[in-house]
This record gives sequence, C-alpha cells and structure tokens, in this order.
Amino acid sequence: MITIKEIAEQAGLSIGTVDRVLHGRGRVSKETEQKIKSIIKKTGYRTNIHARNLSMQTTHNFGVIMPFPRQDGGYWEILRKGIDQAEGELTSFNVHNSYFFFDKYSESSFLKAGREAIEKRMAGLLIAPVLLDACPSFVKSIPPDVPYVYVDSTIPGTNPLAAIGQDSFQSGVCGAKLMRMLVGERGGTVAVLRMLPNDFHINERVWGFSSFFSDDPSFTVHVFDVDGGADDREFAEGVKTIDSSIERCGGYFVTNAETHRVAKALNGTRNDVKRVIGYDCIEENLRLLREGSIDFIISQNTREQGYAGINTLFRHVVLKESYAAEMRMPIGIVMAENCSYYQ
Amino acid sequence: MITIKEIAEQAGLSIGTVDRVLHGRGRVSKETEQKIKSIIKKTGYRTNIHARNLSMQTTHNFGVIMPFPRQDGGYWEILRKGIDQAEGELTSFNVHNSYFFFDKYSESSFLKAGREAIEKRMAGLLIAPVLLDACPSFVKSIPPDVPYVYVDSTIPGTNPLAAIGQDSFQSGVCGAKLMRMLVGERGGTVAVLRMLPNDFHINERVWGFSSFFSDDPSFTVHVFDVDGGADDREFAEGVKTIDSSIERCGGYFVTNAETHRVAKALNGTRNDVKRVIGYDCIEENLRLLREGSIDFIISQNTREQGYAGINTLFRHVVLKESYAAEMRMPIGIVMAENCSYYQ
DNA sequence: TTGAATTGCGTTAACGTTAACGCGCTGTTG
DNA sequence: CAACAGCGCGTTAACGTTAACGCAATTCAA
Repeated sequence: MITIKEIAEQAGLSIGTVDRVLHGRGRVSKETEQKIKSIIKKTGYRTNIHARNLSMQTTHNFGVIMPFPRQDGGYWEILRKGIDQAEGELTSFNVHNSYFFFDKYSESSFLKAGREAIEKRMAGLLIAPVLLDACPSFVKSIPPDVPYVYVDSTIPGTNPLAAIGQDSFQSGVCGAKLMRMLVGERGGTVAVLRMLPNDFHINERVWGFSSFFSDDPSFTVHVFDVDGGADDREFAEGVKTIDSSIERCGGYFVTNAETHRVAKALNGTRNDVKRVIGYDCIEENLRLLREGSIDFIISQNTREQGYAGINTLFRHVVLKESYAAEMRMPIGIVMAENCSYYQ
Repeated sequence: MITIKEIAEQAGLSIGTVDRVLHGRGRVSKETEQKIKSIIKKTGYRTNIHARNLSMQTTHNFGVIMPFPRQDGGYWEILRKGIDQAEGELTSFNVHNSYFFFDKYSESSFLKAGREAIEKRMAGLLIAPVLLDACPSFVKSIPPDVPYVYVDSTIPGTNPLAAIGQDSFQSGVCGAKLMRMLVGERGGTVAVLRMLPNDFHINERVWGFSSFFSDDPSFTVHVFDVDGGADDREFAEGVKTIDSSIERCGGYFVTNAETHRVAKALNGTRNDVKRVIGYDCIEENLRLLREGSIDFIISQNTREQGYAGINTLFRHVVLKESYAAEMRMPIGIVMAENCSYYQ
C-alpha cells in the first residue's frame, strides 16, 4: 500500500501539500493539485485508517432518532438491540450512540428530537422516518455534511446515505401465501386487521396480501380497521365483533406487531380452523407462537436493520468507505419450530 | 482511555517495561510485574488497536479449508461468497484469505489441504469439518497459537475459537412442520430422500423430520437412501423407482442441496398433491422454487456463516477481542415469494 | 511605497504501540 | 580477577496521518 510520503516523493513535494489536496483544504496551486491527484489515482492510494484514527483521536457520536422503544408493543426495542450491538462491536473505534426518542403519534415530539440531535452536532444520524409528513422538512434542516441513514421506512425525494428496510408489499404477499397454505386450497373467508393509525407500511402489506388472493375465486378477503390505541378490553371487544360478523372466518392477517392482542382476543372463540398470521418478533408474539395461538410471524429483521444502519454510518464516517445506498432486508418467516433464533 | 505511557508514569517506570509485562516478554522483576499488572487491572487498560496495527504493520492471512466450491451442487459457492464479502469489508485492516480446497469425499485430499494451510503459517483458520473421521487428528496438528473456527459443522472434543452452524435436528423438524401444512391434516405418506454418502448433518435432519411425525398417526414416513454421486439419468431413475413404489406419496423431503435433481426427476410424475421440500439456496433450487417445482427450501444461511467465520477470526486476531464461542444460525424458510433475498 | 494580507508550500509534533538496542549492575566461571 | 553472561530496566525510531505553524514570495490596499 502506497503512503502519503511516497506520493509526496513521486510528486517532488512535501506530505503537507499532499494532505491538503487529499482533504481539499486549499492553499495549493492548480497544477500541483492535478499532479498529486493523478498520482493518487494511478497508485490507487487509500488512507491508512489506523494512522488516521490514531492521529485524529476523535470519538464518533451517532444520533439515533426513533420512537420510544415501548411503542408498537415493544417493537422498537428490537431495533435498539441491533443498534446497541453495533455500538458494542465498534467501541474500539470510539463509536458512541445517543438516542433521541420521540412519540410516534406526535409530530412536535419528532421535530423536537430531531432539533436536539442536530444541536448536539452528531457525526451521523440514524432515523426511523415513521412520520411521513414531518420528516421531509426536518431532513432539509440537517447540515449537508451530516450523513443520515433511514431504517424501517424511507422518505422519497430525500437523499439519505442509505435506506434500510423491507419490501412491505412482498411481505404481505408472503403472508397471503402462508395463509392459503394454512387454510387449504378449499378456500374461504380471511380477514385483514389493519391497525389504526395506519402508515405507508401497513397499507402496502394489506395491498400485497389482497393482491395475492385477487385472482383466486375460492378466497374472499375482508379488510377491517382496528384502533391500535384502544385499551385491551375495548380492543378485544372490537376483534370479537368483527369475528362474529363473518360467518366462517378461516384466518386473520394482522398488519403490525399487535398480533398478540388479536390472538388473545380470539382465544375464546377460536377453533382450529381459525389461523393467525402477523408481524414482528416481539416477546409476546413469540410466546403465543410457541403456545400455538399464532401460526406465523413475519419478521422484518429489525435487529439486523439497526445493526446495519450503524454499520453503514461507521463505514462512511470512520472508514471513509462508500456503501450500498439501499438495503432490502429478507422477509423472515417465523413459526414455533424456528422462533428461538429470532429473540 | 488510559495509555501505556500513563501506566508507566503511575508505576514510576518506563513504557518499555510496561510493554514487556503486557506481552510477557520477560526481563522484568516479579515485584514490578505485579505492580504494573495491578495498575492495568485497576485502570481497565485496553490496547489501542490503531496504534498497535500501525506499529505492527502486519497483514493478516486467514486460511480457509473447505470443499471444492462446485461440490454439493454448488453449495460451497455460497460459503465462499460470505467469506469473500468479509474479506472485502476488511481490506482496510490488511485481512487476506487463502483458500485450501479439498475433495469432500477424500480424506487424503483434506489432509493435504490442511497440511498446506499449516505450512503457510496462517494467522487463523476457517474450517468446514465435513470429514468427521479425518478432522480430529488434523486439528491436533494445528499449532496452539493458531486459532481456528468451524463453519457448517463441528467436531466434538476439539477446542475451536468458535463453531458456527445450524441445528440440523431442528431444521428437520421445521421441514416436517411445513410438510404437514402442505399435505394437510388428513395426512398420508411422505418420503425422506437421504442422500448418500450421508454425514452427521443429514442424519440429524432425517431424525428431526421423522420425530415430528412420530406421534401423528395420520402420517407415515418412509426413508430412502439415494446415491448423490450418480449421474442425472441414473439419479432420475432411482427417484422414479422410489416414487412408483409408494402408492400415494404426498411429499418428498430431500436432505441436502440436491433437491433440484429430485424435483426435476419428479416433474413428469408430479401432480399437485406431491410436494418437495429441501435444503440450501443454490441457484438451481431457487429457480425451481420460483417455477413451482419446489415448495420450500430450508436455508442454512451459509453465506452469513462464512461472513461470521472470518469476522470472528478478525475480531480475535486483529482486534484481540473475545467472542462468542458458539453461534447458531437461524433456520431460514424460503419460498417463491421471499426467495429473492437468498441469492 | 510601505505595511498588510494572501498564496503556496515545507516542517514538525503528536497520536499509542512495538521492538530493537543499550547500559549499568550482579553473579558466575576459568 | 578478568571476562562474560544475564538480569532489569530505560531510550528511541518507526508505523502513516493530521493539522498547526512558519516562511518566503507575491499581491493588494492606503
């Protein structure tokens, strides 16, 4: 590997000048700049990260802007686990995360968290852009030298370093395929419980699920809206009302992590031809999966998303590497027999 | 973070002495050694990897001892992809891999590959210990200062830095669960095609599959041995003979990556109540999955195994970190609708 | 036209660790 | 008792990069 010193020798200049060119710090004539740049290109120079980090001696603070971990039935805890794991593996590089939580039902809360993160001058941001309306304006307020990465969702028209997420439509298709397998080819009626307030993800999932059955005349899909904000008793009532309004419902597709609440509500009324498929490997869902009250959980690999998000920031900020701009996470199919790997 | 210099100051000694204690290079009196060691413990000193790597200026060569990539229907190509990806992400750290391929049906070939790897004095070894009999004696010949990591399988009674693999028994259970879903509760006869020569993995898978149905009287499981070494025509004949020997076979569980050959052999005789479940996301299997000739593929996440294996060596050798000794990979359930993420 | 600012470059200390080298002291051997 | 080995320790150059500093030479403003 060629060094700055060797480049300087080849150019007949000093390392200071080479360094100035490398970092665009000016005070270099155009001819020398060109000369040095051509040598850099020819030799394929790459900076030695060890020397760099030793010299810089900086700690890298990444800001994580995400909903309160307990929201969505603890779904965001999973993301945090992946983020924390990445931080742990990168302690040698002085990487530290600061969390800026917000209430996912409050735009002002989101904007406040975002402002704080910007004020604290983070070296990079990991954002869960669940609030589609508030996000674009906030993203514009991020200083141009601060890279940001999306997890969970993405915001069109913005320019993140990377966007990490799952194909929600396709995950709905997977849910439908599994549902058809469970119910059997004879078909019947299946219900989609769309959780309110619904977001982009949830609608895509519903769409994917429905489109799978659209050319299968033996299946009928009913979509119901359920208030995810209701307390347990009220919620169970709502589910039961829906259940009794369908004559013979073969299965339920729940579009978010609240699957366990649906499964519990159905538990009394449930017979073995009533199936439940839902999302996200939160503890309660896994418990009911093992117990048999839930048949399948579709995993977004949320933990891996958090891990990959911090890793992307690390590679860009610390190692100065370029990285894939878009990462699609696999659609994980989880049942009682393989759920122990999705804690 | 405390430095060697600060330790030396606290002890009233020089950094050279501290360094000698840290590396056990002797030429230090017992009292000073104790004094320094206590300061190290008290302050929680951790060596600065950047300074270390900058000073050492070594490149780290890891040896990979694995079957020829084309064997097992190209299964080992997947492992190589993960290994190469890890190497790519670690170029900044001067990590390089050298491959030592062997014929998985020849012990002498394995031993030769192993000897070569040892002669070339690798900084660490990644081993796919598919040859259970030959492996223990080889492992004993590895110098004690060379760490080694297992992928795919493990060898009891040896002491690897880490063992990365999948719970084969449980993956068989998963296969059975999926099979029962596909065939339906009414039950019937299902066949297990155990590929010869069979190894530890394959027998575990068969066992897991069979045990799932052992308490379900509506299902009958037949286990057949098939010669994986046969050419395509001969192989297809064998499968057809088996198929015609069972009156109404509901499905086939193939215990390794040769699933595509079984699916092709069945293609003529196949009707829609004849299901195929098999292993490993090699290209041909994925193609038939999309086409509909295979219903499910169980993924060992082989690519991730290779990636994690190199990463484990890296963290231990380069970063001097301790690491989990055992990693169980998730049992991936792959169908046409989510297979695009398992290339 | 003199002082000040700017341009274009070189020099150097610092980051923390490693390992070779050197030096004084003590004990041993012929 | 001289020669020598070994012990216990300090000193120092090197690794590659960064960024502050310095210094001529030139340009610019008053």
